[in-house]
Amino acid sequence: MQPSSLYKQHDFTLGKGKKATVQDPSTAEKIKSAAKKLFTKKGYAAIRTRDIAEEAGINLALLNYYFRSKKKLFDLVMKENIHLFLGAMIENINNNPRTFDEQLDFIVDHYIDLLLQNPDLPFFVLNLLQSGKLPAEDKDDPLFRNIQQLRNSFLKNIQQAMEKGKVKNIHPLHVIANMMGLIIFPFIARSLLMARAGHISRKEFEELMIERKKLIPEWIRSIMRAP
Amino acid sequence: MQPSSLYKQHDFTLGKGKKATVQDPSTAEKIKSAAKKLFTKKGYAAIRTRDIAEEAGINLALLNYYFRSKKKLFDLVMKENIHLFLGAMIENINNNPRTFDEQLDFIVDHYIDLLLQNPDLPFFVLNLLQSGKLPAEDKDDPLFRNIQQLRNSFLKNIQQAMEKGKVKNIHPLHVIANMMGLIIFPFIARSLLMARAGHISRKEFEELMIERKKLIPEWIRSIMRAP
DNA sequence: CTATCGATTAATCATTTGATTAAAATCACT
DNA sequence: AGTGATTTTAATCAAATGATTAATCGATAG
Repeated sequence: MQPSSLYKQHDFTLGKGKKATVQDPSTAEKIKSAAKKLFTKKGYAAIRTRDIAEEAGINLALLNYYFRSKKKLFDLVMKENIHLFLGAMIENINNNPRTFDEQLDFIVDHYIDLLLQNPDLPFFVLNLLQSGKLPAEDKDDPLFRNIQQLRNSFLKNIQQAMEKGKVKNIHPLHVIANMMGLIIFPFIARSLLMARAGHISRKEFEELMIERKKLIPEWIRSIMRAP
Repeated sequence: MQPSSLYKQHDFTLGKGKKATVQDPSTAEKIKSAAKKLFTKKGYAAIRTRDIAEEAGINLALLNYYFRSKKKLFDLVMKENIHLFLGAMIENINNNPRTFDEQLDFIVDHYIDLLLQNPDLPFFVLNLLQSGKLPAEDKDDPLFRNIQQLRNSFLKNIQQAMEKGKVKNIHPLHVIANMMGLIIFPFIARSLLMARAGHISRKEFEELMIERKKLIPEWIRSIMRAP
């Protein structure tokens, strides 16, 4: 018999289970993290349920036992990825940095850290963009509300700075695109850059990315600076 | 009976057929361009041979009749994409721009034009990166030799400018990554940028990209300029 | 101890999907 | 029109793949 809840009676998201044998992750947890690893890097179509079962070291049937279907498991994993990816924004809102410069520093710093810790995350975003299925902005999801709020405040800050003549007149899309591109692109093209732009080790690459936490805000400012 | 050549007796790559009924593309051509459209945007695994047949408006069996297998068709299409993507480099070499500034202007200009004309091309690169199967640099392929030559000359130019104190001391990977990111990323994130960074029409987006042909070289120079 | 219930397994099912086949249609050439 | 080659079609095959089932295992309560 199949469990009605996606998580069965497990509640491993909180790890508050009655007996909580923590040393060994629960089966459902193993499946989910295997799925996250594979789906994130290669997308939905390229991964077979058997790949996930093998990666998790479990019997194939358990995948359906705990998560009903490949699609449901995928949706779950992607939802978590979205929250991981946009989560930094919440921190930003909560920290309430007011000026453009503060926002800039904060976003760059947090996203580079996030990408260093989750190197496959960019591919997940690309899979989203590629599939053309951007999640609709859910007015009720506090996460999306925060994103919207941050974006509006960010855009307003740019506009105000331009009106005051502090920065060059530049379309906000350029600023947003440049920020995102400078932050994310090196992680997307990581293998290409490491192999082809001089032979760079993993460690060197990561050091360069850390260096970018300081450089990118300077670059963005210099790009925007009125001549 | 199956044809031994991938193209059978057709030689539609050159369109120099004896009777050249040009008004209607040959069946093989229809299949190939349907495959290119779909594979480029969504990758190998997400596309079924039946999708290609439908898109091309042909019987499924013709795909195998002309191209033997899904994989062979994919490889063919991707090879053409690689040449399309790297082709601008050959022009660059042939034009022999010597200085870093000339190279910079040339590359930015050509790649933005290329991406404006082939909006799905970035996804093909991403699929390559995602699959982890970067094509080995074929020492015999003149294209790869040109790329290598351009890269080396580009890197050398950066080094020399730094030694002369003309530009800030900066790791070449930053320069390469910034260039590529600023050029390519807006096309990758196009749907996201258009929908979310203010509501931008297709026409506006393209005008902004054309504007970037002028701006990106300035940005790169300002980034590299010694303070 | 054993009855019970959730967890796990091996086997199997049903559908999808890449590929093939044999016949029919179309074309080139006389 | 006739003939042979090429192209196209509908039907089908075989393998891959998502999902299910029935049996078994293992822990826990009574």
